[in-house]
Amino acid sequence: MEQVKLSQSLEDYLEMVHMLRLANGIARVRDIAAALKVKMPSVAKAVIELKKLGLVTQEPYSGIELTSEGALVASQILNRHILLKSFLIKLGVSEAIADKDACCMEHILSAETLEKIEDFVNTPNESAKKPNAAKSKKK
Amino acid sequence: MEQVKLSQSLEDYLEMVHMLRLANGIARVRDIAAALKVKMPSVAKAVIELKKLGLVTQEPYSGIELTSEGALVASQILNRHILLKSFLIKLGVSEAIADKDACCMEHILSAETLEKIEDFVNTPNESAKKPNAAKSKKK
DNA sequence: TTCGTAGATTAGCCTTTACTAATTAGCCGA
DNA sequence: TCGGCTAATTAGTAAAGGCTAATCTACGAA
Repeated sequence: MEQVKLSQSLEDYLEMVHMLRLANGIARVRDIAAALKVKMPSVAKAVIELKKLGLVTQEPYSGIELTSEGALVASQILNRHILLKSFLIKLGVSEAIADKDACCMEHILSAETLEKIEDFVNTPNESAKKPNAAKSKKK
Repeated sequence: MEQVKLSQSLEDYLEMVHMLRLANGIARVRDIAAALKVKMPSVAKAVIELKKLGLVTQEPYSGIELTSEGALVASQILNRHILLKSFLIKLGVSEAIADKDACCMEHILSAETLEKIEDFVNTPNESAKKPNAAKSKKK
């Protein structure tokens, strides 16, 4: 399991391929560009890189597919995104901002921080504190 | 009040100038490079940019000084860093990782998210919840 | 005073990642 | 079938930010 080390930018592209396939069944260059607010040639170039890394495949002039490894990596990123968004919303951040900030945070946080955030999100709202006295029972 | 828009990298350099001056009284290229784990020419290039932006001054071959605006911006960044580090520590993250992750987060989070994080940090540990019933303090 | 060295700087290169402009491929309607 | 449009690609440019190598400056020791 050689974890591929992706740049933030490539992580964004890969994640978007995954999201568009979930939403529309197909990930096209046009839609990736629109969603990420870049131009199509930027997407094309990123797709070439992701192909080199074995994370996506593509028939010329058609939609982008994920390899099994690509699907794995993409869903890890997407899960981080979802976790972070819930986290920010739990802190009181508005949905739109939570989505935007989750999108930046998902690329940079260490595993340890992500774990702690997960603990926080999974803690019932009432007793969200006391990391030491915590897990006895939900009252 | 024209907020200068700095890249993450330049924010890091400016913040480090400030930190080294607080710690040692002087910010030298050598020490900035060591602290940020880059080589000296990278620092020199960044300092040129910060000079162009009117945030630092420097006598040739000597330490880097902050202009008043540079000091203002630098302390804003440092404050964000301190806030985020406390926040992560409150979540249970270890100090070293909190410091490292705060360093990334400080450049990307929106004002709204920073506000909510500040609220969270300032909330006593026992009743850290209920964002609606919580406080009526106007900032 | 002179020299050696550490720190600072300059020059030039490389990678990443975006862009515009121009070209190519696929497809639909007349 | 033939245009013509849209999507995709290719080619070439630019900026950011890092690096190495080479050079310059300042300063302390001999």
